[in-house]
Amino acid sequence: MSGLQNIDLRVPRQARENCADCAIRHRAICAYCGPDELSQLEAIKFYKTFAPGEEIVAAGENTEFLGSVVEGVVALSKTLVDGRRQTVGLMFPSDYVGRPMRPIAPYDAVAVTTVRLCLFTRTRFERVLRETPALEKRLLEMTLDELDAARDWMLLLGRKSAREKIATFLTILARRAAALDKKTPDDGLNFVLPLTREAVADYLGLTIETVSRQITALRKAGVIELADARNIRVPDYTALLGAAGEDADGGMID
Amino acid sequence: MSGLQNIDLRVPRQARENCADCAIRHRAICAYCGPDELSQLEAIKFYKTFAPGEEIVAAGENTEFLGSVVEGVVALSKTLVDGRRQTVGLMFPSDYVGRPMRPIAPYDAVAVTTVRLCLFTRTRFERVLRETPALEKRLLEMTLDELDAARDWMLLLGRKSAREKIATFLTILARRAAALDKKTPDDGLNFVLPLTREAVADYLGLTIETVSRQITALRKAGVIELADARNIRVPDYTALLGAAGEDADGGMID
DNA sequence: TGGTCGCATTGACCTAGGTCAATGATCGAT
DNA sequence: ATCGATCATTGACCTAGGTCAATGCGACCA
Repeated sequence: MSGLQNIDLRVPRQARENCADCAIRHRAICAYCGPDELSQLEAIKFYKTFAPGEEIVAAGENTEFLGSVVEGVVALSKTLVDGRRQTVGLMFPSDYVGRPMRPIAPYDAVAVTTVRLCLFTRTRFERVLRETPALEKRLLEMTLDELDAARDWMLLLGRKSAREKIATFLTILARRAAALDKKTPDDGLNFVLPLTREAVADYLGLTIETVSRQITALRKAGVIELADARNIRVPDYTALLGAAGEDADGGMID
Repeated sequence: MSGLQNIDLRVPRQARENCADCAIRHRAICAYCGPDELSQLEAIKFYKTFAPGEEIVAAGENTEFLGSVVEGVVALSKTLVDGRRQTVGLMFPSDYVGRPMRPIAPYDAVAVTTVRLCLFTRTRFERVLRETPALEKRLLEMTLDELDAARDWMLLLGRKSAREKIATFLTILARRAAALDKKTPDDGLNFVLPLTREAVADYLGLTIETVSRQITALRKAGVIELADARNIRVPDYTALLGAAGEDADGGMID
């Protein structure tokens, strides 16, 4: 049973914080909306928070809601009948969750950390969507970006070694961290790995054991340093990129 | 150097066949266009044919053109510096090739068979796109479908065995074949594999040898029959679905 | 202060699929 | 008819990463 099934739509007024102050205002689906369009969305939005591990939607389920990640990380995964699982996307703040125009969810969405979503009911959202080209345009753009990311991941899953997979993933997290706290330059980059080893394994198409071993190997090689299992430091970003099997120049911190 | 670099835009008039008669009219990006919108596209479209193996665009290249596959199969692939290659999408008639809103191609596009494309220059297409919600809507819909397909493929690449990969791929081709020539029921399904073993391997994240061995294995198991290396018969579609590791009911021929 | 529960690490072993190499089969060009 | 090319198949071997199992390490609870 999905976490989105029994939402009370009568949201208390104080929950409706101002879109203008929203942290993801300029990166989410609403990025291109002007003030009037924004207030249309504002009128129908509501928030919901999910605990780590909580299911947001289940594959095959009819999804009545869709919206943006405001805070936290959501994993989208597919599962084979015998339980093999593959995570097909990690959604960070400003990414959207839920499939417009198709009510049946093609994959599970699970809160990896504490997650706060800015949601709309499907019908309301699609009504606004039809009248708001700015929204549709941004949605297309974001979907194209997701598609590119998915295809990058296909290369990783199909052709990279376990070590390269881990290094590539850390590369991405490091880049995100660098982008967020602009202060940190590329000489010493710290970040928190928001996932358990199991979630990492599911994302990379590996087993927990291999993830563990390769992280240890990268640590012993001096490419990363671990304060504990979740707190990672990258002393030399270029070295990490090298281990990721990427062109040394590709994916610079801009 | 891409096959799309030196196109003569002064297309002979006789090349402009009628959109109304086009085989992909109701499935391509133009599907939702009315007659007037269609004639706008008609005015700026042109066709180009590519030989098997010919490069359509190269990754990293500035793509001046985008459009739809009218005939044939196009493979989109990514390559690592050391030459490992992963095909990230196979585009069939009515699929579109080229990334709207982003001029740099993120992957190579190669003609797998003889390919005929219905093309637009990027600038002209984007101008029409801005004024044509029907086009934008269809593009969003098709991109969402591509994203779902890409994520399905991530599950295959990350978690399926070589045998399941092959069987899954054949499943898709069989379904396509069944949809095209409606006459064939599901008792004996024939189709042509349009790819070399190498192209199959690139798509499935395997080596040619493994592809070959697993096809032999499926043949010996009676799941498929081969007239020659490229002509395949599926005597029992359900058995193939089983070998693909899919839920027996999922993906029925509708 | 010990107990248990959920994660993470490590070791010993095994196997699916990769690598390397030989052999066919088909086809177009000479 | 013969020569190359290209593509596919098959065999012998090897290895990256999976499997199984033990151990460690906090964190939270009683």
